[in-house]
Amino acid sequence: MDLKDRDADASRRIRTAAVLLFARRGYAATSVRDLAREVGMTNAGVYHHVASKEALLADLMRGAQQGLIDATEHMLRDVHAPADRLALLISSLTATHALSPMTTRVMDGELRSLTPGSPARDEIIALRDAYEEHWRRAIADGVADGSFRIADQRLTRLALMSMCTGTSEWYRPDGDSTLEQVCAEFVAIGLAAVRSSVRAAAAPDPSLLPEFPWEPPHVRNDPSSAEAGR
Amino acid sequence: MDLKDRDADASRRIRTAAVLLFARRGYAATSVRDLAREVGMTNAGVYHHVASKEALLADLMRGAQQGLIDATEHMLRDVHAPADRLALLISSLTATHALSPMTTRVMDGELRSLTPGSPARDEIIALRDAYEEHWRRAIADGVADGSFRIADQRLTRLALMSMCTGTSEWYRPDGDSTLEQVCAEFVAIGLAAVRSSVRAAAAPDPSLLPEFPWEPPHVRNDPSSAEAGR
DNA sequence: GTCTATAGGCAGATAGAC
DNA sequence: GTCTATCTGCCTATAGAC
Repeated sequence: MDLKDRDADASRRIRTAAVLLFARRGYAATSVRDLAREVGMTNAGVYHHVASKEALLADLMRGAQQGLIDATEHMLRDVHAPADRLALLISSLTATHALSPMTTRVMDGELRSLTPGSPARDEIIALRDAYEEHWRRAIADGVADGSFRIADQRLTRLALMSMCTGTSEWYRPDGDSTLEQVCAEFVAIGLAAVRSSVRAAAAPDPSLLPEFPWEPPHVRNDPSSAEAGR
Repeated sequence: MDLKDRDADASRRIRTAAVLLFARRGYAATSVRDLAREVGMTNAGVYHHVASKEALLADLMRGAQQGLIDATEHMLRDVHAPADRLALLISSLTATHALSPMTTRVMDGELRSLTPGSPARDEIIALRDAYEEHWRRAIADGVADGSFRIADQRLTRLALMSMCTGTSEWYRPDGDSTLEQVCAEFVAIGLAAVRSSVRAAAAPDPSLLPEFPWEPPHVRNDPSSAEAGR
């Protein structure tokens, strides 16, 4: 291994430690010194490989989003029927979250840690939106050609995407379910969701729900939440 | 307003500010000074009302979990058919996340910020498990009496719970969908999920999924994740 | 009940030796 | 490429005045 390879290896080991610690403790609760200890360096040594802690986070998130987009577009290339495309979106998002839980937890949950208005943050939001557009189109196409019957396309998309991304919180490769079982089950739920006609079902009486005396009022155009209104 | 009321009011305003900031920035990224500024005090003033920053978080999380349990058990009292009980669990969890998004985000996402092994953390985990047991039983009962046809009860439960909890990330009271529409749609998806027989659906070829060079290997019995294996 | 002041520690980041 | 040493600043929490 020559010098360049050793450098690349150190950089990769730093990123591995970073994604693990960021996913477990959160970005804000992880110090550069924690990171350095994990890879056997001092904190100054880490700064030879990364410009800043925030740039490291942005790199990881950009790479994760871009990797997901690339893999998705590659898999969708020769699949045309909306139901097949939706099934593929469900199984690939689920499997990515099952197989790369640390990376996807950081990707899904640390957007708030990037400085508002920074170019890196805006770029990552654009990538996320580009990915979601694949879901939007698959569902809209299925409705347009009559293969899906859906009351609200946006709600259906948000429900199914949450189902898939939640996988990173509980899936274990040595657990009770194989990846194949999870994907099959989630695809079945997704396809059932887009074929089902709306059933009568009332929302619960709000007065029966818990009320928390500290819950703040809703704020319009919440600037802290990039998830708003997608 | 007498002195006791003023004290109670200050305590409530601190909790409101705390849940807002903890939900937006995360617990670790929120300082006691941020909190104090939000309620018009100095940081020392806050410590008259809370024992510590972590005790404040534990109080909020315990109250959120307990409120959810209480409301759920109250609503379930006179509902017996498994499909009706599942529909109620779906719509109440969804509505709680829609109406109390800040509290539920903290409840769902800040368990990792409580000191491992602390009594407060163990207590909150026990509350969460007690809540999940209602889902487990509703699904098991439906399978037992033949009203549900499900390939894997655990997967179905995890999928539907993720769908419901995800609501806190995107729902806005002045947005495109009313609370009633969201609950109706999600109940429809949930009931479709438990009545559908398994369809053939293959998981994607893992070699086609993105691979992240920094993604750490899976660790058995990950002690940092209380979500494991539930 | 809220303040000022401060203790004691850890944060992100940099300088310069080797 | 990694180190030691350090700068500067913010952190949680407490002491004690009013």
